[in-house]
Amino acid sequence: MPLDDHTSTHLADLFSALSDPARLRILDLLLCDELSVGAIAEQLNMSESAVSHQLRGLRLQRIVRARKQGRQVFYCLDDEHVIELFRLGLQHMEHE
Amino acid sequence: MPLDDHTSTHLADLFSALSDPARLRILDLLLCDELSVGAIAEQLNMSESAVSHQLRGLRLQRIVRARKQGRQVFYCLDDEHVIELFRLGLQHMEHE
DNA sequence: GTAAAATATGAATAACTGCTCATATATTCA
DNA sequence: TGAATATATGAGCAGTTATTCATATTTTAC
Repeated sequence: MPLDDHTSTHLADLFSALSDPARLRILDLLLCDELSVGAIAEQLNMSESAVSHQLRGLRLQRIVRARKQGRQVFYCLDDEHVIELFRLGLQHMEHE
Repeated sequence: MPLDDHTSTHLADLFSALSDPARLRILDLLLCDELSVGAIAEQLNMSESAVSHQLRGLRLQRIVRARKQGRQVFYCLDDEHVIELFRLGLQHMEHE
């Protein structure tokens, strides 16, 4: 049977999370470390606002998780699916 | 080292190919069969034009391949990377 | 309490996407 | 050759997305 509407929509949402270079770079950093918004912004040369907006989206999709500590907010990955997809895609990029 | 610009861009392009429900349904059909544009359009209740536009994009990214036979054009998958990603994403969708 | 720092949020904008509609191209058949 | 069929393509448009800029919120330090 063909993919139903619901499934294809949600699957598309999953892949959409990985369909932007800035988001991928953010997720790549978070593969290694839990990091604050400011630290991410600095390492990627993005504005803190842009990073915060992206993290909001990723948070709503439960791809990252936030932990508040003082006035900083530390983010880490929160979705194994996405990590696997990310790694698989990256693998393919690397050997070629 | 962080993801460089080139890699993150191309990786994003790869995932973008899978970030739309209509494209996913097309690719899903092509997992089983080589199909003509018209056959795809019929099975998915899409206009032939819409299907053709999507296939064009997928063709340019070398995700599908076209074979012309008479006045029909048959499409099939042409990228193992994407098939793997598609299957992995689908797996995760299915058990949940 | 006030100021500064870290993050979040909303509005506005520019770029991109995916569709439709009209038209072009290519192929078959009479 | 001319009509019909299958697909492709281009323009235009409605919806989405990712950024910037300005402002709000929260926490710390004084």
